[in-house]
Order: sequence, then C-alpha cells, then structure tokens
Amino acid sequence: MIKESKKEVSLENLALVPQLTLDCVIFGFHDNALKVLLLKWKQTPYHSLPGGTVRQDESLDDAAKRILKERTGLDKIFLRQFHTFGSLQRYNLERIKTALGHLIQPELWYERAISVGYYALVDYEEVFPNPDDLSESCDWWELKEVPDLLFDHNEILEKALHALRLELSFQPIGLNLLPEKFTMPDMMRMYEAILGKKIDPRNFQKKILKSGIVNKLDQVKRGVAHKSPYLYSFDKEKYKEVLKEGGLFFT
Amino acid sequence: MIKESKKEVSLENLALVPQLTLDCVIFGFHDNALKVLLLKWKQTPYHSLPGGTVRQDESLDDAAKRILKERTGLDKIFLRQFHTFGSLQRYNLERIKTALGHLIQPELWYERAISVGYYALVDYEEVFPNPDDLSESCDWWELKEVPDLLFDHNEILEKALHALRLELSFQPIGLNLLPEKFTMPDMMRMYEAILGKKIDPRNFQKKILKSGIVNKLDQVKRGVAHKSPYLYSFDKEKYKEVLKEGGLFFT
DNA sequence: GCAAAAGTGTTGGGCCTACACCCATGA
DNA sequence: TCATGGGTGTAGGCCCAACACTTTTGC
Repeated sequence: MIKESKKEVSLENLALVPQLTLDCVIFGFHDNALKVLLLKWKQTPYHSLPGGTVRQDESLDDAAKRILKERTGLDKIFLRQFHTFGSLQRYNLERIKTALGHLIQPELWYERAISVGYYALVDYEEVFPNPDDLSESCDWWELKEVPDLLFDHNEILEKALHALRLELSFQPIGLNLLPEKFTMPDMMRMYEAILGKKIDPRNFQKKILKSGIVNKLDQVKRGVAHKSPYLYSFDKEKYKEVLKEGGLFFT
Repeated sequence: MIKESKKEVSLENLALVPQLTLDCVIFGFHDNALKVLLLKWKQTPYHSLPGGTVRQDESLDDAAKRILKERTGLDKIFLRQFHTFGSLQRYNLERIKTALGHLIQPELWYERAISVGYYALVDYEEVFPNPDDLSESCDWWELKEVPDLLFDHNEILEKALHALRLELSFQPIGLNLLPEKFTMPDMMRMYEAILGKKIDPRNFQKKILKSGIVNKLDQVKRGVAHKSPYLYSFDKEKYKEVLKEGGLFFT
C-alpha cells in the first residue's frame, strides 16, 4: 500500500509493482482454538494483517512465500490465494495518513491499492512470530478476539475464513495445522474450530478412519490428565489421493 | 497488459492502474455444449480472452462489469472473480511484440503484468458479441475447439472451468446460463456440459425437483421433433435460499 | 476414589445409484 | 408408421446422524 519505503529503495534498490500489495491471513491451531497472526504498528494502538508488496522480479506466489517466511520463519507451508481485493474504498487515505504518519511518509501512500489475499495454515508450535520493521509485535489472536484492524483487513480475514471452511468442507486439510503426531480429539477440535460447531466424536472418528488419511500409531500420549489418547499420523500418500478425488466431505 | 493505449489517453484521458489487467472467461450454453467467447486480433491469426485494464476510479468488479458489457451488451450478469495470475512468465514479451506490433507500440508493453481473472455465465441467446478496437471478431467457441491462445489465456480458461465446476458442485448455478423458460433435458445437458459427464435423467430430475429451485409450468415446448417436453422456470426465492444453505451437491 | 476426557457400536432413515420401458410428436 | 427423444418408478446399498456407557488416567 506504500509506493516504496525509503529503506527498501536505498538499501536494496528493489523495484516494486506499483499499487499492488499482498496480505496474508496466517492460521494456526492452539488451545483448541483457531488463531491468526496480527501485527501491531509501532507506537500506535493499531493492528493489521501481515502483508507486503510484490517485487518486479518475483511472482505473486513467491511474494506470498517470502512474506510468510519473514513473519513465521517457516519455509514450506500450506498457502492459498483466495481473493483479490480491488474496491476503491479499501482504506480511508486521510485516516491512514494520520494513524501511520509517523512511520511512513504521507506522500508515499497511493490513492488506492489492490491487494491479493492469501491464507496459510501453519503448525502453531513451529512458528516464531517475527514483527516487521514497522511493527512492534507479531502475535497470535483468537478469532473471536480480533480487534478492529486497519484498512479492510477485517473483511479480508472474514473472506479467508470463509474460503478455508469451503476448502475444508470437501478436502482433507489438517495436515498443515497439526503436528507430526496428534490425537483424534486434537484433529476433531481443529475441525470444530474451523467449522465453528460441535462434531460427534464417534461419527468423526469413523469418517476419518474410513477415508484412510491417518494411521494409528502404537503409542499413546502420556502425561496428560485422564485417559491417554492414541496418537495418529497422516498417511501422506492416501491424503494426496483423497485430495485429488475429493473424497471427504464435511458440512 | 499495455501501459496505456494512445486512444484511451488522448480521447478520454483516463488514468489506469499500471501493470494490472483483467481477463474475462465468458461462458454460454448452446447446442448442448458449453461455449466461451474469444477475440481474434486484427490482421493476425491469434486469439485471446476478452480483457482490459482497470481505471484508477473504478473497482475491480466494476472493471469486470464494464468489460463484460462492452463485449456482450449485457448488464446484470453472473460474474465471479476466481483467481489472480501473477507469475513472471505469463507471456513472452518478444513474441507478443512480434505478434501484435502492428496494433500496439512495442514500447507500451510492460515487462510483466498481473491479471485478475473473472468468469461470467450468460444466456447465449441474449448476447451480441462485439469485438473491441483491436479485434476483428468476437465469437463463441466450443471448449474442445479452443485454439492456442495468446499470453497464458489457455491456462486462465482451464482454471475458470475448474472454478465453475467447483461452484456448480455445491450450489445451483444454471439460472444464469439458461433462458427464462427451459426444459428439464436442457438443464440436464447444461450440467453435463459443465461437468463433462453423463447424468441419469431420472435421478437428475428427482434431485432438481426435490431441491425446489424450479417450478413446472403448464406449458410444453412445441415445434420440436418428438415428444413435447415440459417447460420449467427457476423459483428465484428458493434458488437464493439453496444458494445460501448449500443444499444441492453434484459430484 | 473421583473427576475428566477417551474410546467405542448400533440403528434408522434418507439419499443416491442403477436400471428399462412406454409415450408423444414431427417427419 | 417410424424414429427419436421425453417422461417416469423402484429397489438396494451406502452413508450419515443420533445416541450413552465404559475405560483409563492423574490427582
């Protein structure tokens, strides 16, 4: 959304695609809840989604990967382009200049910018959130507690969640949100968190096992209170197969 | 994909969003086949999808509507943004300059452009295809007969078809592709054309009637050979309801 | 021993698939 | 009258949703 940051131009001399930005909705799963990474702008009370610009010598997908890598430290993550936001009123220029004038020179803002939205699914445990130069923090937020965001980022988040739900409803997805080994209740709660509703544990287990996308391991998770749950891992071959054939529906 | 056409600048003095274009995949249904509108560039053997640039004072959606209106004459049509194409190799600049050098000054091409893809569903009978200034014709093509297109337009078409199939598989869609009154075999062949496979007519009819999205009219279609088929029309209220609740699956 | 979460089976109904013959019409 | 496409019903299986009690563990 900015024409060019002085730093970028002077230090790296990178040419950017003008008026085009990229915003990332990074989802993680922890404490039985779906969370999203938000940045807090330096010396302001304002939050927004991680985002950035697109360089002239990189594809959109590469730009998204770069931004993800910068914010999470992760390399190979599940990434989906879901929508491009191109209305005229994506942000109020005057309000933004006031809110962020101390960080970005007001004349560097375009009258409008088009933003390509990506969402990512990451393993919460493996992420080390990393703020960018203009942010003082980068933190996980529960969906329900997400505050008013700058620009049209609340709308972008909404649409990302909708796209995620849609994708989940006809494909397996969890592989990217869960650790290597996980329990059936873990997986079920992930589905519940994304779909926003309760699932019957017996029916869920039957459905997942029948699809064949997970293998039961000869281990249980120890050290947790109450009965020790069995551990599972994804059968990546079968998972890919089901992805292609679309054989796992949730509504 | 062009920086600015001389005509646009001189006649209308319109500011355009640089390096951003918009391509439309316009689907129609006729002769039991799904068709797509293609332009043929003047004095060349080359075809491509209808497309255009985005003005600084219009949203992406408005730009898509404008382009659709220009090519088809239609106002209120079903339009979906489905993907934004942003790889570096979307076209070979030298090849394009050679192919289209007589139409667009070579120095007006950007090194790269990002293109937002929309697809539209239109009533074939109501469309009057209208070439743009740089094209000598604008015609319907059967999907199977679509030739090699310029830029990455074959890929864009592929992806549009995929998005259309996906959408059709969990929502009713036909309303925008069929005329006001239509027969059940018409509708079934539309589904067959989009999904690319045969459907059982008894099961299809049961499913559609059960969903309630169509009303049987007290008329039959006369003047056709063989038994006169009943006419139906969409129940728009019920249709919207099913759209929201996602109650009509096809796989 | 007690509280909390994990694990597990059955039944009924609805939906989907597969399948074939008669009917109406225009030529 | 004939060729062609339109119109229609049933039966079987699969899948899904609903539903509750026992087991294991840490405390």
